[in-house]
Amino acid sequence: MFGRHHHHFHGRHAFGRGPFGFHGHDREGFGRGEGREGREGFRGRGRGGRMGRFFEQGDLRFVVLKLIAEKPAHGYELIKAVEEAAGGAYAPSPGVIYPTLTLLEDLGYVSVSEGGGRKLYTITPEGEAYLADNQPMVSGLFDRMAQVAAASAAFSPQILRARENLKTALRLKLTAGALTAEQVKAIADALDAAAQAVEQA
DNA sequence: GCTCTTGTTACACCGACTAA
DNA sequence: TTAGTCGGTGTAACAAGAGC
Repeated sequence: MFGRHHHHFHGRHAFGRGPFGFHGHDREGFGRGEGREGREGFRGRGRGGRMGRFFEQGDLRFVVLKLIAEKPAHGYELIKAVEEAAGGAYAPSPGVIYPTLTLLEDLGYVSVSEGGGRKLYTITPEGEAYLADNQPMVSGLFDRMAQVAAASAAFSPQILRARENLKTALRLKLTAGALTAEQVKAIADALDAAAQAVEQA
């Protein structure tokens, strides 16, 4: 029943290791509905770009636990709740959320009730005590997410649209077939020019 | 029957750690 | 210092159930 992720969590239970880097993925293929469209053109698995980690190691469990404490929820709801808390700048993937929930259950911090084919996670007294013990850290995490949410709100729809246009055009060009040396140079020059223009804006 | 939602798993990538 | 290993995190794929 337990997959590799579960094993990982029990393998090295180190807290606070690893880098902290902002991460905001583009949510391609995140939701099931979107995923069916978003996967077009993709072959293979795990090809998504990784730009760093939003949470430090072990931080996500505090966020999840806090959200469950506020309102019992199932996995998908928690993904959306985290995304909302981060202003859409970050949304944990299912491959992160479910092992985390399993870990919290194993630790006795949440209890699970099955109903309608879903698992509803509810915080336990142990979980509440754990949250209380780590209150400063939890507050800090939510403050940080609020900052990220505020920062992401600064991106105008115009910029986001233009960025998506660029990505789409580039992808179509690169997947259309082998490019000539001239085409490669022209594309590279255009990208360099755009980068310079952005820097000077 | 189709679509959407939810849960799970496989696999790839990245960074930290560790031994040589 | 460097290469190998390990663990965490990400996306993609898939299955099952619910609602239409």
